[in-house]
Amino acid sequence: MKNLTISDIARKAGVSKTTVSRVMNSPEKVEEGTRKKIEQIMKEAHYTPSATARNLSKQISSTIGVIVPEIGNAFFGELFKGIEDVINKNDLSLLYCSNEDKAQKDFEALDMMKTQRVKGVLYVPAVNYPAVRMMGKVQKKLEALGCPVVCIDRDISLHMDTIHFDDRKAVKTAVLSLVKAGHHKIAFINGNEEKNILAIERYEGYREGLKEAGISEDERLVYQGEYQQSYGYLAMKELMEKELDFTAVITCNNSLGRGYLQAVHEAGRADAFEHISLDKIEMLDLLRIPNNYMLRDSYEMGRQAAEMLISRIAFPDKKIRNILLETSLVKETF
Amino acid sequence: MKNLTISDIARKAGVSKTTVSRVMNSPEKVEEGTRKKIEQIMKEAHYTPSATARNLSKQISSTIGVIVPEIGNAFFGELFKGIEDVINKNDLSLLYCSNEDKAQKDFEALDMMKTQRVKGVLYVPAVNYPAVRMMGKVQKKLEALGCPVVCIDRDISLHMDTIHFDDRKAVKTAVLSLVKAGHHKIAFINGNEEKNILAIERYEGYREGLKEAGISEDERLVYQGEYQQSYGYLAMKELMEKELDFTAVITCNNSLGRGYLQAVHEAGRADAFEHISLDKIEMLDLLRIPNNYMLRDSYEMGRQAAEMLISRIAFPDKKIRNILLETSLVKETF
DNA sequence: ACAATTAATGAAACCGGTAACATAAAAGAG
DNA sequence: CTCTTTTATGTTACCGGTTTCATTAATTGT
Repeated sequence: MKNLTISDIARKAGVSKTTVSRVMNSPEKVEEGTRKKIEQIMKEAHYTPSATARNLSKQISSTIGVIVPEIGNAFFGELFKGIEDVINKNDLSLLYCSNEDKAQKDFEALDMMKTQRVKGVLYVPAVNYPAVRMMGKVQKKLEALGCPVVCIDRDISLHMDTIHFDDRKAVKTAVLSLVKAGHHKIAFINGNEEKNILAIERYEGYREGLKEAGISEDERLVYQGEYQQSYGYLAMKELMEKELDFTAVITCNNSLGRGYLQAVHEAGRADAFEHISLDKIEMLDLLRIPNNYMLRDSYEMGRQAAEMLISRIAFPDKKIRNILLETSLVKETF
Repeated sequence: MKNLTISDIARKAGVSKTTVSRVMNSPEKVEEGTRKKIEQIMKEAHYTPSATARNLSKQISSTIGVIVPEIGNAFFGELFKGIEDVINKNDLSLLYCSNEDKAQKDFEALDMMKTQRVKGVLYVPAVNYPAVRMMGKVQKKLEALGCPVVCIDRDISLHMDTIHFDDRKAVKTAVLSLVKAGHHKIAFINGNEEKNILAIERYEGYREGLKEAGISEDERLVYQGEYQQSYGYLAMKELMEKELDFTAVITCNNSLGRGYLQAVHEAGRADAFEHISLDKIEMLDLLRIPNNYMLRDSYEMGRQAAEMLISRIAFPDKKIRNILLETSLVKETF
């Protein structure tokens, strides 16, 4: 069925389209009889005004853009849910785009958001920018975007609204907790610090923790590569093969944590090491597998990010905010 | 930075906006010198045409709407990924809306899609329609939508493009596989058949399987409630408490499967039953926990659904298609 | 060399809404 | 009973693009 226009409704009702428009936007300015009649006709015809036309006319937009690495990862799934809840509450629509953690895709996503003239963007940058080198391009794209942007989870060192976790502190907490439990040889599986500012923060946290505990770093226990399950698996496998006498492992996100689990279960050494992961790993609690993790509540992060964006849209000149969320150590034993 | 318009570019270039428009849409109709100059200016100014204006003018849209119950569930996460890949390949945008498996949300989502004048909708209906009663309303909304819709995973008995798995056969296969392995008392945890056509199909599959195996149904072994982990947990717990002498369990989706696992692990009876789940349950393979499931490849379903939609948009009068995807039994032992 | 084509560009209308301004009728003031 | 104000509605221009049609200049044919 073809979509009716405001003119169609106006014709049916024998009024001008201005009157119809008023019924939708300021009904109190329309005489009750006329209004009821028009409303009736709109309902019967299943009329819905075109957001496209309205947006063009009002020079506004009713959609918020979201750029995330991938929705499959539970961490981002929860983040997205937090965003969605706020967006829905504010009668906005969600334009979704993933960047697959690739700079190229990231650029395309930003272009798309610009083309679509979204009201604002919630942006989790691709992690694997060859650091500083590409920042200029990102910065230009963000400026050209012409709408507020909130940067989520990953710091790209630009002066803008941001929200992320205190990962340095999280890793430090993890280290100290392990030390307190008697571990002195703690392996560390992380993302690649050359590509990724978050990885640098986390590594800093690891070193700070060791330092505070008076333990000297053993380079052989530090693995930094891709933030992927496959890398976590390989790293842990290699660590075990080398028979270094470590007794605990920290993995820096849930993917690496899964890789760790894959490796130790394959080797039949599931109970050989103490393990703390950043992010909860799904299913373990159900299976009553003991696990410790630094809880990073990404639903909450999504919620706060979306609210920050909406507030920024309402008050464009408000002072820039940088929210740092705390993490907490969760120990699950059964 | 404010967004420039086509008129701004035209002014800078000293041409009419028609010419600028032509540079974007049919560059061969513009003299090379002029074209290069305009392109240069567009680039320098970071000009991107407004999709809003273009869509209104061309009476088309470049976005596809997606309505799914929730993105958090891995099954839909994969489905969504399949959709996304096809959408991106076709230079379309994705408008996302979840219905949380609630009829009310579902209606709102459809309204939103209509307001946004999307090009087409990929639609996973909320399961919990009080069956036939609300179908009329859904049907009307779909008709009023004014764009092609592909119905995914859940049959709402309307004459339209659909794609779903052969769940009846899947459950039957599961039953027969268990019987072959020597099980005669097979518990069955399903969604609520009063609310859900899929649940009916699955129950049918269960009964057909039993019948073919010459086993009479034991009503005490059949649990039908919500498609949620919590229900799976409760059902399995009750089954164990009643000490009915069943030896195998079929759960009808991954949530129910997780609930089953929760219950048996809590009771310390993880190895007491044979279990086949519809859908793969994440993590089990990594942890080398034996598990059998009917693989329903939702990524592939998403991909095919999106392609079907795009094809429908291209050829509106093409014959309606109803794709039935096969499932396969996967046995993972370690 | 002049009519007929073709190529390059512009003017104006349109898409479906909104909004500023105009107008006419009804209501209130004196 | 006239004059001002208010109320209800319509006219018209505009948002930023696209598209049809017109116009002018350049090219071709003979």
